[in-house]
Amino acid sequence: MKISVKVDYACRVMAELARLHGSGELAQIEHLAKTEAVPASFLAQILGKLRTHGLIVSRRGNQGGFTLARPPEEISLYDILIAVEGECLQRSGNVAGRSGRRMKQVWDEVAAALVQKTQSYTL
Amino acid sequence: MKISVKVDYACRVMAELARLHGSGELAQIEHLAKTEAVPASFLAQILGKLRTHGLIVSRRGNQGGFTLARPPEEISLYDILIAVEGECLQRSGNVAGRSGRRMKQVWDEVAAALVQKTQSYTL
DNA sequence: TACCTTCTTTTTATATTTATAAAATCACCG
DNA sequence: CGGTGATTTTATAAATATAAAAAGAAGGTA
Repeated sequence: MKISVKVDYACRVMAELARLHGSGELAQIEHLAKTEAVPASFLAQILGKLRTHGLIVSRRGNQGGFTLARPPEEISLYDILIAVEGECLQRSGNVAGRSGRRMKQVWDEVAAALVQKTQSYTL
Repeated sequence: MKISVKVDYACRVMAELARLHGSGELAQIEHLAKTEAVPASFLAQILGKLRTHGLIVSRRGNQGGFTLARPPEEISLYDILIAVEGECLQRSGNVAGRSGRRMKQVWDEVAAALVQKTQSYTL
């Protein structure tokens, strides 16, 4: 039950993209890596996820780069979490044992609370 | 950001101990492992943590075993989480980059919400 | 005391995930 | 075309999670 640095990186980079949003300029990996202190090669993979999930758009070639796909207010912490990790709070799915079923129920409720909280934060 | 099976195991076993609580009987590892479908050897380690954190008490020798250290209503999901994982929602502590500091702040708030939620569940 | 039961601690092993790096490839623009 | 920068793929080191087993300590019993 911990926050991976990958997610943290993703959020930081998205925050930087939000800051740049509106200027019309595209941000390049190199720039993002530097201003948010993220390894560039790792960042390439993270940006890939954000892109395939429709949070950012990219353009290749000269003067290429990344920018948000929608206004910052429409992108939540939850969206980033889902894009990078697939789920907000994932459990093993194991419901064996006498209390297995009940515990799954509890975890689902905790997860729901977390979803709500993360959705309330926007870029 | 996921729930380890270790924590899930711990909760299930604690639930079983809560069920047995009041009868005055001690539960043995073998019994707990079977009724909650947890590997016995792994369980030994988990019970060790729960014990050193004062959530359960044990007795060795013939007719030995484990029982809750306090009434079930006084043991929360949060207590179990702390005993087994050390923290509820841990982040890397890395606050580098332009948005690092702000993100830490956000994570702290999310963590606080999670603490509150997990404390509301009791055995 | 000898012995058996059950917890306790430590060690070891393996599998999976995480974090990172590098290289090859592909697409766009001038 | 040629160069720039995104995209994909592959590799790998390190950390973590999970599991098993063995040696050790404590308590009860005959």
